[in-house]
Amino acid sequence: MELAAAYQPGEVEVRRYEQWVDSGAFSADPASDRPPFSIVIPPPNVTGSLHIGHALDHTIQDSIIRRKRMQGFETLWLPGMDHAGIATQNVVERQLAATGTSRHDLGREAFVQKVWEWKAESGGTILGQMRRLGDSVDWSRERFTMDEGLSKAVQTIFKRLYDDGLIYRAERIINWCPRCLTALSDIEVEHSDDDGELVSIRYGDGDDAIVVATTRVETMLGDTAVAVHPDDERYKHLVGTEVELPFTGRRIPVVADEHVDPSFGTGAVKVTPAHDPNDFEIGQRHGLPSLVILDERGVVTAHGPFEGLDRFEARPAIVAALRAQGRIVAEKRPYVHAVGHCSRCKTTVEPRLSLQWFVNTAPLAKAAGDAVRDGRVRIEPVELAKRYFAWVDNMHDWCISRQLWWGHRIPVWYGPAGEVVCVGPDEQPPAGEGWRQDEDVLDTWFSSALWPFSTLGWPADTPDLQKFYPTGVLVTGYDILFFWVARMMMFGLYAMDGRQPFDVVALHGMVRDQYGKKMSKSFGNVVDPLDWMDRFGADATRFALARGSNPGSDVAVSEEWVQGARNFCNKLWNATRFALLNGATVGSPEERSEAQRSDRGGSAEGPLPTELSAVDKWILSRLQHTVAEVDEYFENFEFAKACDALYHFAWDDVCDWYVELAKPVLAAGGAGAAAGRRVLGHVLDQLLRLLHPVIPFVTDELWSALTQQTSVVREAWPVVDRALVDDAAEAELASLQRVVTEVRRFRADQGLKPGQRVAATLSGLAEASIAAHESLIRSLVRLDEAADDFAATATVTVSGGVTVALDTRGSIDVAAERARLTKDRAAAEKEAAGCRAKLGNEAFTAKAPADVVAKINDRLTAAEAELVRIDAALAALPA
RNA sequence: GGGCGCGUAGCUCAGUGGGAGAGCAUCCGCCUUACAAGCGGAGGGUCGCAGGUUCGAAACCUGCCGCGCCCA
Repeated sequence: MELAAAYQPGEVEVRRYEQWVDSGAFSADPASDRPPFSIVIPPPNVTGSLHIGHALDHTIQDSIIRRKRMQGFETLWLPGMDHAGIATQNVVERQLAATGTSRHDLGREAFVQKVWEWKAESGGTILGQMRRLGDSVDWSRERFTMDEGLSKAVQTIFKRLYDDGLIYRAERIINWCPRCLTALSDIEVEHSDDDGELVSIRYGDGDDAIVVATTRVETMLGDTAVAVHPDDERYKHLVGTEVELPFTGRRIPVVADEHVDPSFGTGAVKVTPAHDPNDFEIGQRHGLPSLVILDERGVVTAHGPFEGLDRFEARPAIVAALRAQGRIVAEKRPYVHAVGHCSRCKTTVEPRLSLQWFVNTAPLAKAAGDAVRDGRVRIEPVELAKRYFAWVDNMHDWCISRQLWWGHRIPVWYGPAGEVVCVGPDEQPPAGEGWRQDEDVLDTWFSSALWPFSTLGWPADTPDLQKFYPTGVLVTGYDILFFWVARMMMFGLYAMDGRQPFDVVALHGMVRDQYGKKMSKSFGNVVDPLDWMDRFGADATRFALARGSNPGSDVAVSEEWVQGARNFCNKLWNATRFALLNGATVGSPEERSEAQRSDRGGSAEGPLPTELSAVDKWILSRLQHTVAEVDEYFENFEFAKACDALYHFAWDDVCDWYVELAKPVLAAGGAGAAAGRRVLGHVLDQLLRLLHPVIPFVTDELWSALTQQTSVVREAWPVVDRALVDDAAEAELASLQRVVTEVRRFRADQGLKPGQRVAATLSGLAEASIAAHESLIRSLVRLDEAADDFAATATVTVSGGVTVALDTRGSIDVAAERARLTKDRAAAEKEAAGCRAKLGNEAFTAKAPADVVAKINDRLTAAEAELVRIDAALAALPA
């Protein structure tokens, strides 16, 4: 098969992906007797499209699952999306607003219908983009959190938790977004240090006056107490008295509470139980009333002069009014303090007293922490487990109700006489006059928390669930350890009788730009993976990301990185092209069919020749090291290292050395050439297999061309063959490389043109065990045999005892030669001096381990030999 | 305010007690029959700073400086 001169990804990618899917290569079979290995995809938002973070996350998952598939596991990578309650509702509401209508005009049922229509029409763009990336997911098992089955799972677990007393309804301070008009959970609030103001206000007059400091002046309208620390001598006499609240005429008590910080402001704080979580607790302890003075949009509802003002308008208005009354004691502006924002729309969150549904997380979080503590679930990298524990061990109850229409409606009905009935999935809701269902829907993460088993058919005990639960690994960014991972742990352990949802959590970082900066639209440094795939190919995009991904660390990528990855793909392409042009083979058809019957998992490869050259032995030995190394890196999720090892093996060992060394052998023909063709075929076969999980398209195309087989997708993953590890061959080649490199240095320093042939004699090859390779060396560095008129004008000596005498046919650049030798001498001298210093140190020889001392001794011997060699060469130089 | 992490070549990052590395970028020479998306060669680092532990520290400990993230 002829290959084009350069790799063109576009056509190959489309064709290969279709072929993979059509052949059922990604389909999982629960009836298989292979051991299972499954991954559920972190479900992207139905509104979303593929961004660079997905590309990284998917590349890692695909690399893992493709390797497991090659290792003979029955693999399942299950795709799907979540309904993204707030985000999706926002999108459709914006569409409605553009046409001058609103969800309230439409009504709930019609609005939800609209969302479904939008989902069908333009939702799930990302699924097509996943195909471009090459995701080897089982499309027949695609799920959506709002599907009938998953909705049933949601209702089932809600009912179960409710019946166990782990879900309850209560009036609490929750985070409220006045723009989205819904409650948020704690982790949907982002805190930032913002410029605000700290205002000290005098309540009361005369001896009974007390000054409180606050950043939220406007909530004073809802104050129901002033609190001081019980030990604060400044205020002891006031505890138990009352002060009059400005504007309202209400008299509020001064209470003593341990939680007041005497060092903050004046040591006295206003207490607004309905609009501050700490104040709410103080209110609970002292039996204070809670007055809600802001409506759902953050507009003042308290009767009086400020009614109808937005909270941010009310603040300066109230400050001004207080100032007019002479009640402003101090003002500090700007005063930097932490402010919560809605993670969806960035609106300042309003703590708000309201009636919501909560999950009592204490027992669930305990189990989630224990599963990691006792080793049933491994978090990679292990350092991030600390963060996980910090979260699960201090978890607050989870507010799960959302005042939205798009989502799973809370399955609770209220009766005319105040009855509350939680309805299970197979039960009929109570009918009749006066019964109504709770208006709210559940937090999207509530359904996402069920993902590892709801997608496999739970609550039914399906073959998929039996075969593929628990999943093998969960791959996601460390940023959603709390949002999602901890919650899956809680619900998985609870619903599946203590069986964890996954054995390993492999966390990766965020993708950053070439300077390590966070990508952001406002900064203009966001890269679009689709653009990269268009220009450089999916494989290059994947390789660039994987090659930068160390466990738990952020990945900095630039266009240059992707170019480098593209160049690498092209290098592989051309190496294979060279191999095919030179008759590389994976064995005769007879040998191959024999091999496929063998117990090596159908290797599709015939046996290797028994007679191998040192060069062949060397590359095969290097291959074994690479296989071992790459395997270990994959097991530890060290994709950067796995990619780097493969990159260097492919480029340095195979392309730069093996192929160059093989050229004269292949050209010479005969048995050596036949063996070389076979070894080259084998090495490429193995290399393409090793690279296939990360760069599936180009490797599959090349492997097919090389082997005349359909696809490498389900071919066996390489294993180390200890019999092929050959230290002697490696030493021999290292020696050969030293000679070649030294002569090349000499040539470059002397300004000899690369193509210029030079007559030379080589001596000492036998002592260096490379006598057999003289002609190879000559061909690599373009040295001709010495003719009768040979007259050496320069000598290159190499550590190991090889000497190359060259006739440069003219004057040599003595200065350049001296410069090179002097530099080498300085390096050798530095090495020798360092070794001598250590060995001369009695403390070192007495206390350092014997093997270390011996090693330093060896290094000194070698360095001194170098000095002798270089000094001789320098002395031989013309003056 | 509490916690975690980072600081190594121009950039991005490996290296965690015993020879300072990689990729890209830079410089020099080359279109050499697989590949110019390439080949050969070279330069470049007080391992943030200061102490300490050790025979030995980029690595371990302490402090400081700078940066980042998470939580409140």
